[in-house]
Amino acid sequence: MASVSHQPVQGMSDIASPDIALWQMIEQRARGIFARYRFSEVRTPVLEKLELFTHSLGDTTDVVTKEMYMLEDRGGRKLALRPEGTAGAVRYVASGGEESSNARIFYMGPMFRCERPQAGRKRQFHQIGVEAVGVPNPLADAEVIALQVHLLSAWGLEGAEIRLNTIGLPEDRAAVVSGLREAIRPRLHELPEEARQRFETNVLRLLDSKDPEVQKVISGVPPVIEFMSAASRAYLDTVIATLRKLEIHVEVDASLVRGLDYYVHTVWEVVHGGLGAQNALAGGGRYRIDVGGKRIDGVGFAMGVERVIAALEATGITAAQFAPPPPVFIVSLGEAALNENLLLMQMLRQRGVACEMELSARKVQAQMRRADRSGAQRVIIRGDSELEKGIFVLKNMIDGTQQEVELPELMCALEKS
RNA sequence: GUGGGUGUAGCUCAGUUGGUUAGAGCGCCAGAUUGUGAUUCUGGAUGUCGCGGGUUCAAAUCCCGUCACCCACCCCA
Repeated sequence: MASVSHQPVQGMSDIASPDIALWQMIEQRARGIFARYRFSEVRTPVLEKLELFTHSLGDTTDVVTKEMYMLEDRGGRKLALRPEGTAGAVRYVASGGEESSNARIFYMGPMFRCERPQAGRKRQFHQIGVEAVGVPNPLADAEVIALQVHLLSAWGLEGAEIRLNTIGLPEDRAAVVSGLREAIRPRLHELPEEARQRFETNVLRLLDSKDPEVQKVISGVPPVIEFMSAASRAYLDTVIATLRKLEIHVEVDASLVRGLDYYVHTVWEVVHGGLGAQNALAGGGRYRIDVGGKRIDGVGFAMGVERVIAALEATGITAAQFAPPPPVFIVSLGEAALNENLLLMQMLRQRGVACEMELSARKVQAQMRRADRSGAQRVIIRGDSELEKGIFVLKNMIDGTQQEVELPELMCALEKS
């Protein structure tokens, strides 16, 4: 049989020890915070009907047109691997009847986008997200942002900054687009060709362009909020005022735009300096999605776990700090002791002690070396003479001392540590 | 999708204008120490030179293709 490549597919990778310790810390602390804010977990399928995403994210967005993994199943049904979590979560909420009108849910899991990989961008990546469903209420937006800040601090992440803006309601859109076009038109000739096309297709996207030529023109344009209705402006003002009351610092950024069509009112992203070109570690906002004949209003965010990890590592936090506690290692001398120690290990494990041993009668030296490498701070040594006397040698690997103990004493020493 | 860089031992990497048997450090295994690790000394094993094809008397080295990784554009978490 021909050998098969051991490489995973492009842009996807195995996540395992020792890195996994950081993932587990992040997920575990997130669950703790979510419980305090009264959000409950939902695990939606990774595979959804294609139209769920084309309808909710927008069928002209880049995520849908260029980045989605699409496939047909054996019955010819058009499906897609989820590129984000909100659509599936909202579909779940829409299926849930009246009590779901105030659903507060969170999710964590893999998402898929078929883009060219680079720093902070994998084809399978992982998000932790929350959705608070309910009619637009600026206090809800502020609460969700507070939750996000709480998460960042629970993880010990320093140096993150929140940028906030509003994109108004769909009713504001026409005024915003024409207002922006009017403001830019006199300097249209200064823009590169590509940007001039975007002027026609999606002016809003010009606002967050990285092109310095474009930025020069954009810097002279009034903030989008100036073109919005009084109500939309008031909504943003209330969000900002509430955050101030909660002592949450945000940077209001008039150039912030989101790439998905479902956003209304408040949008924000969390950026971090330690990340390279993909410097957003989370994105969020209020949305309005029609699914299954229902209109779902909500506010939520998604955090990119890989990016959170990159930011943590940039600030000096490593997986090693969250490595599992050291085990007890059992060294056996001779076949008889090997078999007895198997029983001992089983008993220790049942009493909650993490332990491991060499499962063959290797030389003591080799077993001690392995014990050292396992990180064990205590080693139990038992051979024929110990078996005869009914005792155990308990060695402290840190100071090298050892003592002979009987079973009750041994259990006592190991269980309390 | 576009562009730049990289792929040699488990890991980090060296490898001359193409030249004979492909190297180092770390790690691993063993011995010194027939019942004691992390230190030291001695010895040992590493390998489809990413994969496939081509040029050549001769390819890790040059050419083409391909796969993957890194970085940026684009986009986004």
